[in-house]
Amino acid sequence: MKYSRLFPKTLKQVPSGAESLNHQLLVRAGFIHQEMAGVYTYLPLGWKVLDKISDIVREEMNAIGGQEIFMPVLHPGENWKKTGRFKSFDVLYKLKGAGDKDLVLGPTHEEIIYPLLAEYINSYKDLPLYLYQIQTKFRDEPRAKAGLLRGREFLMKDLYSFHTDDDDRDEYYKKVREAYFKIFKRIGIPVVKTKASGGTFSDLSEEFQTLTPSGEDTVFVCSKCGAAFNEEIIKGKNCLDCGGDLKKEKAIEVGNIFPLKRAYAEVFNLYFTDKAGEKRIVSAGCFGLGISRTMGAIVEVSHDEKGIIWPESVAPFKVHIVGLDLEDKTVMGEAEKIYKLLQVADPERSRRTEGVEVLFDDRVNVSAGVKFADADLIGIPYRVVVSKKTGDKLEVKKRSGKETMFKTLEQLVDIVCS
RNA sequence: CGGGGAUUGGCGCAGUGGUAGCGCGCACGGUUCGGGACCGUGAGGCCGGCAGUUCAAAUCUGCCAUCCCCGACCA
Repeated sequence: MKYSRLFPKTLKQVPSGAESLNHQLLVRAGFIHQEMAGVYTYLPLGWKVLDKISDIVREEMNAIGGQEIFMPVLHPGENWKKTGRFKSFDVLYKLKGAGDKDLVLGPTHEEIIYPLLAEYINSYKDLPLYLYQIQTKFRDEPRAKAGLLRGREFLMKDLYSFHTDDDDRDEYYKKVREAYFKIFKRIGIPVVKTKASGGTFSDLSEEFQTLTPSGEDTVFVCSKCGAAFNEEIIKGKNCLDCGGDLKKEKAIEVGNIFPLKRAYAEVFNLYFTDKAGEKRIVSAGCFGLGISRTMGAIVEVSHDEKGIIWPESVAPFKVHIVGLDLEDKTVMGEAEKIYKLLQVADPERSRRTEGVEVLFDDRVNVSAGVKFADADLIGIPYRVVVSKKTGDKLEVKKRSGKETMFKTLEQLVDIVCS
């Protein structure tokens, strides 16, 4: 992608109203645009990041047998009345459809997937089954805040698992837990797993929390055994596992996993026939992961005073070519050549590319300082400077590091493709 | 939902009663050219909305809306 064509350009100043760090940096760098409190447009750079996070999540969900589906945003109010959540789910967006019909904008999808499964699950042979989706959720939060960390409309992955019994469900629960650790490791942000109350939804649950002072959750981490707990289940000053001292930390909840109670299966008649021919209730688990919130969390934990530092796995581009002296036709030609050669495949035409994704700052008559500042702000992992000074070796700098390396084009390709 | 702050060109801001100004950005011309360069010229705003006070309102009063922060809430 040529920067001269990229929409939109960076902003020098922080728009008023953007107080949280992720909001400020993402808006200034041109990744998102706020439409109203808690609602954002994802601009080209932001959408690419969201897409990369989604793909990592997808791969790990598929690896544990998940099958991707896509459920509706618009739900029949009827289903929510059946579970009682039409009244009790207090951040529910309700609207009226044709014929004065009650409708709901989905904040979660039990009310869709249970009736769906009830129609198809008959035998123990149909189980277990793992279905997930990556979908926009709507929650009418009394106070949306902190940029992408707490929106009213946000992107979330939700996985629902269905089993013949609780033991099988608990086995799968452990697999999902491991998959979550892999996901956050690949994405490049540290997480701790905390024990949490399950609310009315579940007897217990576990959350994946990114520790950072800007988080809105409070968690307690044991200094002895490393176990972590959410505030609501902590009774005293000591670890529930080993009795060690607890340290209070702020954190962002990026994932949440639950073994579900039977209530929904009962309401929607989700039963199966076992080997003995007996009718039995289905056991289920529910596993959420906030995709857009994770994007905000990455920025909160990975930045410096100049801008964002994207982990390689989710960066919108891998290489940022900063072209200087581009008024000189020779230099421009050289920069173009490097730009094309880096792209083994053509990432501008294919969404899933095998080539190196490159952003080329091809602006003419823009000062070096402006280009460097923009590169710092946008936060792409590798910066390659092409200028009159460029000889056989390219000037390469990692966004996350300080020292400048000098590499041939082949060496650079090796580095960024590894 | 309680408390506080804010709302003025695209963005950031100043403007305490006499029908709007600065910086950035933008356009054009010129000089610059490795860390957000400079000079000149120019375009761009019925000051969040409604109602009121006044000869006169961005400015005073009332109501409303929106955004941000603190808290409550967060299946």
